[in-house]
Amino acid sequence: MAYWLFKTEPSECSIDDFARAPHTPVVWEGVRNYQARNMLRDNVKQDDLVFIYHSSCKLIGIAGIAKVVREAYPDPSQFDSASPYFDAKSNMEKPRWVAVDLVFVEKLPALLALDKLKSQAKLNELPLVQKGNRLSVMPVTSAQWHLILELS
DNA sequence: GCCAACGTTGGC
DNA sequence: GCCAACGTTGGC
Repeated sequence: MAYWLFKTEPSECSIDDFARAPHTPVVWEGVRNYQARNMLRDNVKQDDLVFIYHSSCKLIGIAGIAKVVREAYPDPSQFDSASPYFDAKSNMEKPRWVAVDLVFVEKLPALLALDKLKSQAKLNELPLVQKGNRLSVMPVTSAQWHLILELS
């Protein structure tokens, strides 16, 4: 089993949206970066655990945990011309983008702020805190995962 | 395959 | 809203 960190803008999909319907899978769609897509497609597996990270908002940081309940399948939003994630260059025969489904696991007692993550020398290798990193899906090592849980 | 121009991300 | 750092596009 592996650990991940997925970024989301809470105005789009926040940990509270997960918590409100704790048994309903959330379709994690709209990933439009090839490196992130490759990880979603090839490495994100059933039952993997995921930190839900809030970005581009007032309180930036890790907000909670979700679990993978469905592995990669064609992202429906790429075929929906009404969606902001629509991709005219994709097609049903050869879908370009994938989605996974997640369910709520828990909300952290308090949001673990980006500042605090950056202040931890042991998290230097976490892509999130590295300069210029823009991955919206990134791997978290077991050691990093457990350290972050302790911090929370 | 290079690279300039443009678009996006995301913290501040 | 700014802008640094990347990623993508498309002409050559």
